[in-house]
This record gives sequence, structure tokens and C-alpha cells, in this order.
Amino acid sequence: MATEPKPASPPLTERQEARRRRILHASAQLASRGGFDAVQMREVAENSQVALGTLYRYFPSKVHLLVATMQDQLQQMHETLRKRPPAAEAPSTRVAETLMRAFRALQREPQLADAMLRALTFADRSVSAEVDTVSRLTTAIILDAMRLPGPPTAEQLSVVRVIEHTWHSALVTWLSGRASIAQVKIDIEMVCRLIDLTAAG
Amino acid sequence: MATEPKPASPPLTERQEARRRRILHASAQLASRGGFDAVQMREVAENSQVALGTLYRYFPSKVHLLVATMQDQLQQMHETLRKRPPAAEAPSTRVAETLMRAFRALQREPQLADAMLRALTFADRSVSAEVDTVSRLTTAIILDAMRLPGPPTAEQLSVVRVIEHTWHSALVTWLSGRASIAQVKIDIEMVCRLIDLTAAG
DNA sequence: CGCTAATCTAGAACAAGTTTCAGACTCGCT
DNA sequence: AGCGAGTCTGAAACTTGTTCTAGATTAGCG
Repeated sequence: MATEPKPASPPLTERQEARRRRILHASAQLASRGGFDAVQMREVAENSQVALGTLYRYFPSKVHLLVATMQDQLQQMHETLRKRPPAAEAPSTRVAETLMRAFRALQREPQLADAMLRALTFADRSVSAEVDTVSRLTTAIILDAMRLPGPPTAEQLSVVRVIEHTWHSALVTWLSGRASIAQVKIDIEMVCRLIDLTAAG
Repeated sequence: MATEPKPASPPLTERQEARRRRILHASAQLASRGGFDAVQMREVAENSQVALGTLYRYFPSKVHLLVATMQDQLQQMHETLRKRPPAAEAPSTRVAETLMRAFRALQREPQLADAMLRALTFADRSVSAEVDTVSRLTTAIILDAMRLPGPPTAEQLSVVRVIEHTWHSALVTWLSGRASIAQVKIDIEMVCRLIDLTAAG
């Protein structure tokens, strides 16, 4: 389907779209190498052949840039998951499986994950719109995995939010070396049990 | 690179202890006013009547300083809670009540909360020891509220971790204006249901 | 006491995020 | 074509976290 960017305000010209892409690419590349600190605005500008001022016109801060990078990556992840949805019987198992799949993808690029997650949780109010987009994408991925018959109830939305909270925070503790991969898995599976709980009640 | 940051290795003299206190006080004060950004190292140094280099000897980075500030605040919170423990019947209710009490305390100083939480989630590996201390304190608070008959099982520890994840992440979304107070409450109560789940199963 | 090592201070210096500005370039339009 | 508004560039400047240095001060000890 259409992988259109969100901004509805000003339609970008071809060259502008290309610039934007180059920037995001450079950002992801630098992040993959050295994590959050390695994404230096001057270097991103240089690597994407754009003036520093232009970089800042496209992304008003380093955090904006990295959150946009995360949007990009999540979108890809979402499509990948769409193609091969989890097969398990129970919704909670499907969600856990989905998140573990995403987790394995992040493990392949831990530095990139570090950059994106740190930016996401460090973001202040000025980035809330962009962070919200990421959140909605994550919610969509989880809801997809749940395959609800109808629209989610308020209670189910709360469960999804709690799963997201756990997901983000567990990743952060893993990235900072305070939790093992196994522990993240256990915690994800634990929080997914809330799904059964609301299905039954 | 002297080896004497946190570990109780070298006992501090009176004057050193006083300096440390002044620094933490200045940090909390500045944070209360303007949040994370308002805690500027030069200003902390000035307000606590300490040279910049000394400040860095006591706290090797801004994040270290703010995480230590959080330790300080949490400790107070823990004692306050010890004095008036939650009265409710069900463990899950007691935990939810406890966290909501802490939440209300944070609401009184939202800027301070912002500074501490942003530092906590932004912390990289070099701060993991200090972050871990905060995490253990939080765990202790939650376990206190649960009032388990014996030592917690592995499963219960996972539940506590998930609650902590939710707690931190929910606070972050609240601080960045993406979730209401009511929503945080709902999510906390939701995740606390996991306690009943493991008590029953 | 008087010595020595550690600590503290003031201040400069450095690094990276962010802002600013003058001039060159593009785009959409007529 | 040619014009005007908006965009891009290159470079310098500014801000704040962090590091470094040289000289004063302090703590502990014989």
C-alpha cells in the first residue's frame, strides 16, 4: 500500500522527498554503527549531502530525527509482520510471538535500537506528535496480532497500552545491560497474559 | 579517572558529605523549577558553592546527578510509605494504591519528576549501577505493598518488573503530555491485576 | 609543627546540538 | 522567459555538557 509520510501540510517535491530519504538513511546508518551518540547532526548533514540548516528544517532536533527514523523502521516491521502473521492459537501467544519477533529484529541492530529507543523515551513535549505516531503504529501492530472480532473495548486498549509500556521499558533495560534477553522474553510473556484476562472477564 | 564514584569505598569527610548534600539540594531545586533542561551543571555548581570540576568529581555526569537525586527522593518516599502503609484488602489494590500515592506526590512537582524520569530512561550503561539502585528501591516499595508471606517467586518477580516497566513508561507518557492522569491510573490498576493472576494460578 | 597526597577552585578549552545569516538556487506562476 | 517566494548552502556563532590545567587548600600522618 501507499507508504506516504504523515505531514499533510506541505506536499514535498521530488528532490525534497529524496533529501528526506537521504537524511533518514544516513541517520539509520550512523545509529547502526554507534548508537545514539554516533548520530551527530553535522555528520548526518554531511553524509546526506545537505546543509546543516536544511537538516534542521526537515527535522527540528536530533530527537525528532531519531523518532522519525523509528517511525520508518516500525513501518517496515509492520509490513513484514503483515506478510507473515503469527500463527498461534491464543491471542496472547500471538502478541507475545509478534513482539519477540520484533525483539529479535532489534537484536540484530542493537545500536540502532539504542538510538531509537533513547530518543523515544527522552523526547519532550515538542516531539509528542511524532512520538504519538510511533505509539499508534505500535498499537496497530499489537492489535493486528490480537485479531479482535470487533473494535477494541476501552479495557482492551488499556491492556494494549500496558503491553506497550512494558515493551518499551523492557527494551530500555535490556539496552542498558540491566536485563537479559531471557528476562525480556519472560516479561513480555507475562504482560501478554493480561490479554487472556480481559477475554475471559 | 579516580576510582571513587558511588561505591562506599572511601568514607567522606563531614565537609564532603555537606558538599554532596548541597549539590543534591541545588539539583532538586533547579529541577523543580524547570525540569531536565533547567538543571545546568554550571548553575548547580554555583548554587551549591562548589567548583564545576568538583561537581563532576562527585557526579560524573548530569544523568548521574539526576539519578542520584531520584534515589534521594525515592528513599524519602519509601519511608513515608512505611509509616502509612496502604490498608486495602487485596495485594493488587494495595500496590495500585501505593503507586497512585507516589504518583500524586510526583504531580505536586511535575518538573522535578520530568528531570528525574528523563534522566532515568536516558541513562546509558555507564549509569547502570545507579539506575539499578533506583530499580531495587522501586521493587522494594512494590514488594512492601504486596506483603507476601514468604520470599517472592520468580513469577512474582516478573510481575513486579512488569509493574515497574508500566509505572516508568506511564509516567513518561504523562510527563510528555500524551496521557492523562486518569489514563495513568487506569493503566496502573490494569497491570496490578497481574498480581491476582499469579496469586490465583 | 611540617610534609605530602589528595582534593578543591577558577577558568580556559573542547565537543556537539542548535541558531543565525547572507547569498545562491528552485519552484510555481504568468 | 522572467519574477517573487520560498528553499538550500556554507560558515560562523552561541549554548551547555564535559574535560583539562595550574595553582590554592585541606586532610592525614610522622
